[in-house]
Parts: sequence; C-alpha cells; structure tokens
Amino acid sequence: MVQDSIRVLQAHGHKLTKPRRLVLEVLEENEKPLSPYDIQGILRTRGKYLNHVTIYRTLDLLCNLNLAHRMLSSGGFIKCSLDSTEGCHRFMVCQNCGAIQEFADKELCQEENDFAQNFGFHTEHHLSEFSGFCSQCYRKQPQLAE
Amino acid sequence: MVQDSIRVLQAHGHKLTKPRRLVLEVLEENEKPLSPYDIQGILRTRGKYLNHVTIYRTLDLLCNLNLAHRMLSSGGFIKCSLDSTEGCHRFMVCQNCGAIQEFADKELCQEENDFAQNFGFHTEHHLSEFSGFCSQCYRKQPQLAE
DNA sequence: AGCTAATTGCAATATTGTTGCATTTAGCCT
DNA sequence: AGGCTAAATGCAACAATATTGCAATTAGCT
Ligand SMILES: [Mn+2]
Ligand SMILES: [Mn+2]
Ligand SMILES: [Zn+2]
Ligand SMILES: [Zn+2]
Repeated sequence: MVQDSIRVLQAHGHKLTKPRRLVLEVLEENEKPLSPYDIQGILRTRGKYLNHVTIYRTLDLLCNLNLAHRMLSSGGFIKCSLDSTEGCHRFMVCQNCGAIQEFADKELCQEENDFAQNFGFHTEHHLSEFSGFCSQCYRKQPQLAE
Repeated sequence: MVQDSIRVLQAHGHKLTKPRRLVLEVLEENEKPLSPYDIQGILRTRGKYLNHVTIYRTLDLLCNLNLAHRMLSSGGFIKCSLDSTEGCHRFMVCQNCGAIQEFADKELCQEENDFAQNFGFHTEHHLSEFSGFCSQCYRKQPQLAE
C-alpha cells in the first residue's frame, strides 16, 4: 500500500509531496522494475509531469528507507513488497517473463551470517537475486530450464 | 590468475587479444570494483589506450563467461575470484573500506533452492551481496556496527 | 494566514552506454 | 613464413542516464 510507504516517509521526518506520492503510486502499480525515465514516461501519459531530477531524488530517498530497491538484473527500481525485513531483501527473478517475487527468511539470514562469520565478516544486510523460472514459465516451457 | 581466465576465454572459442589481456590484468590487480571508464583511466596512466567501446564489450564477454561480475552495490566490475561456481556468486562487501570477498556454498544454494521451490520457483543462478564489516574494520571501529 | 526549511524545477553539464561501419588482427590453413 | 577470413577493435556520432547549483515553490508548522 502506498499509504504504508507514506507513513514510513513521514515517520522519518520527510514531507509528503505530490511528486513523491506519484512515484509511489507508479511503483505500486508495476510489479516489474522501472527506470527513472520509465516512471517519467508513465506519468506523462497521465498528464502528470515530473522533472527527472525529482524522480532520481525520490528514488534515492525511497531506497534509503528500504521502500524501494534497485534490481541488479535490470537496474530498474521496484517497490519493496515486504514489511519489517530491515536488512534482508531477496528476489526471485524469472528470466523468461521478468516477473519478480520478493521474499525473506530469517533462518536463511542466520545461516548466511554464520557462514560469513567464518571469514570474520559481520553481516548487516542481505541482498540477493535468484534467477530462474517462475512456476508459470517453468510449466509452459520446461525446455528453457534444461 | 589472468592465465586461467584466458584459458576459459579460448575454450569458448574467443580470441585472446591485447585489449582483452589488458582488461583482465587490470581486473586482476584491483580487488575493488571498477567502472569501464575507471579501467580506461588506469590503462591510460600506463600509456595503453583502449577505446571505451572495447572495454564495454570485453566486460560484457567476461560477465557472460562468469569471469567477472557487476556489483549491485557499486555498479562496478570485479574479477570472479572463484572457479567452478557456475551459478553461484556471493559477495561480502565491507561498507567501511569497500573490500570485497567472494565466496560460495553449496549448502546455502540448496537451502535457497528449496525455499524458492515453495513458491514454485525453479532457481538457476544465485547472486548475493552481504554488506557489513570485514574483520579489520569491525575491530578498528566497532561503534560503526552498532 | 504567514513563516521557513524542505523540496522541486530548470538549465547546464557530466557521465555512461550504444550503434554502424571501416580497419585491423588472432588464429588457422596452406 | 605468408595469406585468408571471421572476429575483434577503433572511431564517430549519437542516445541515454545521472549530477549540480540555484531560484522558485510548497508542505507542515505556528
Ligand atoms: Mn525489500
Ligand atoms: Mn564468481
Ligand atoms: Zn516467468
Ligand atoms: Zn573493511
């Protein structure tokens, strides 16, 4: 919900502006990653103009608050679809249809922390992207996954 | 070793050219991620000029062969420091000094695969970046990690 | 309603990435 | 060793993405 993001935004002392609400709305509606200029384009088709600088700055802010993420695979931005996963953001990216599913798992985090600990590394944040095939694409075109 | 990468390169039917060797050497020497233009700059200080297009194309190739990776955190490229980890590339990134340590773990992969399977997702590749503090930075400035 | 720090838009610039095509070259074959 | 050719490079032009400083606007407060 856009409303939830707005709450977080304000809880951190940021203002709720029209541009920020518009960007949040676009991210909310799109399950696939969007570039800053994608967002600008989508808004333009609705008669809403935002300067790209504003969009960049908004996305920066949202990423800092973990309300959005930048995907490694595409470089585009996507809304964080989970709450209270501070420090753990995991994505399954279908290499066929591009669909993205975010998930989180405390046990996985724990195991990863332990593993890194062996190197003397103290983990604060976990970020991962698994690429493969979503259930639909796997069923439809199993040969792709050979 | 640059030599190892060259072998992989040739095993896939690609030519070993001067530009490719130069890029491999630069990646080999630098433990931190470099952008294409960084690489060009480094080479220039040695009197070696490479067109940026060539560097882009070389990095593309190296990434496709899993001889290099593009880091999520910085966007820069870094040499893959492990062999035979086809489909699994994990990094610990020190948020203080920027040092990067690559590692891999089959068990972790298995658990992640199983987890994704619950969503009907068939995982092919694992990519992850953990950010935190390397042993040195953690010792020196424990307050940073609070 | 008025105040003010935060935010936005604008303009200019910088950086990063792509494409088509002529030239060069690595690896192979005499 | 010298020639052949597909692969790779460099160049030029362009396209897309990203950053900065500053003046104008505005959200959230009193
Ligand atoms: Mn998230
Ligand atoms: Mn690797
Ligand atoms: Zn799919
Ligand atoms: Zn460190």
